[in-house]
Amino acid sequence: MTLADHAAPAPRPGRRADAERNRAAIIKAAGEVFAECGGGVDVREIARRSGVGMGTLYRHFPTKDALLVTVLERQFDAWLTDAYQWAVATEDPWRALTGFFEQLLDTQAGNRAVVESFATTGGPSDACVQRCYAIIDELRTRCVDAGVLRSGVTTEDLFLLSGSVSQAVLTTADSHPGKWRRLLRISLDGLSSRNTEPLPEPGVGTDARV
Amino acid sequence: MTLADHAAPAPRPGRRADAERNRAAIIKAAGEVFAECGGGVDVREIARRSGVGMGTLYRHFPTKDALLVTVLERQFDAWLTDAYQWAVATEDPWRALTGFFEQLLDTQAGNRAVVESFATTGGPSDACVQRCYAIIDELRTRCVDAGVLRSGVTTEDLFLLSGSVSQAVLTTADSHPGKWRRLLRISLDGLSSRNTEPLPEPGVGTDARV
DNA sequence: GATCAATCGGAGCGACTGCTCCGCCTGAAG
DNA sequence: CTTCAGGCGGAGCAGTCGCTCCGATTGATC
Repeated sequence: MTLADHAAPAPRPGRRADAERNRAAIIKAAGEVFAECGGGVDVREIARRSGVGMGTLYRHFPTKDALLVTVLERQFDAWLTDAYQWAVATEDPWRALTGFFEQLLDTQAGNRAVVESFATTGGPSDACVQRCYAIIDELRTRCVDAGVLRSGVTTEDLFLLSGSVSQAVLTTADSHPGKWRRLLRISLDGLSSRNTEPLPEPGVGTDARV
Repeated sequence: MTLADHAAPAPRPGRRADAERNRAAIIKAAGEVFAECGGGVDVREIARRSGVGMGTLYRHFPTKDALLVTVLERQFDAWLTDAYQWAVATEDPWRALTGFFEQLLDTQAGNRAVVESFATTGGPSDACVQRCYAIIDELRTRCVDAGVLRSGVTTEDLFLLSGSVSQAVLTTADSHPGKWRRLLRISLDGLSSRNTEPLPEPGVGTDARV
């Protein structure tokens, strides 16, 4: 997997060589196992797959959840970076935005734990979510300036949209791989400025706000 | 596993009065508890809430999953019927379709277990899903005949769309209730016949980004 | 009221899982 | 090589959860 190259961990000084090796093995194995089985897997499976004992695993990560967050953060951050770099290199603002989402969802397609994290905690981690928000906001602003985005669409709308489609990505992964692209396209087309009706305000008002 | 294994029969004749009362109490309590906490709750909590012992609960339902399916089926079926009756009474095909989805999602909003069921097993039960499919297909056909629906949109697309937005309904329920309506509107507007670009076919490669 | 089969309740069993404890091992410093 | 602190492994602890077992109870029938 190419995403491993992206962010090198911070090798703490004064740690023994075998400890460093084991830590890397744990992160790698956990990444695979969580992606396959979701965050609910038995920790023993991760220990087994990384060729390490339970004691070793729990010295490096105080808790199963800490390991999960570490792994999720790394993976998602790498994808985010890839998709973002592609998007900034794309001139057409609309294609940059839509392509960003498609690329991001594409990489998530096979990762149970990442998709789960959107449903349960709203994202892999607060830091990831904030970074994602910042990127989406940049791409959104470009679209707004170009006048191709429906008025009233917020960054939060876009983030939520991505999270909800990611659910469909996972549920159709086995039976109909790729079918989620239709959903994404439909939703994204609803974001086009050709849709002029105002979006409903979550408050109480029934009125139009543009 | 066929539906018959899960579906609990209607009030059987020769059952004692207290047994019938307990059965009803179990279903009622289970409906509330599953809705609040999701399908992962401890069965003991359901027994407690319904004022019944574990033995009683397990005489009426062979398995926790059977109870869950029974409850989910009842609830979802009721909502489906309501939303459908509203839709058939609505003349405008587009409003019938969009209103149907909004109404259905609205009732699901507070029910963890039902939303979960879409993410895990694709729906409350096979029978429910089929019935839902049939209804959606009818509403879809009306829209197609009226020429208001984007060409190429399948019943499956609509079902998947509903399931994915339902996820957003749950994740935003606590923090931003009602925000999902914006998402739904966006997605539904992408279904309008004013969007003329063909939808990507699954099975073919990923040239959709252009 | 007497009878008894259907029903009830909840302690407890077995399986699973996150995490810890502790005796053994080993990399690296002198 | 010797030394030993830091690292290692995995058996086991404690808590949870689905489900069962069986003695006590109770509704229906006569």
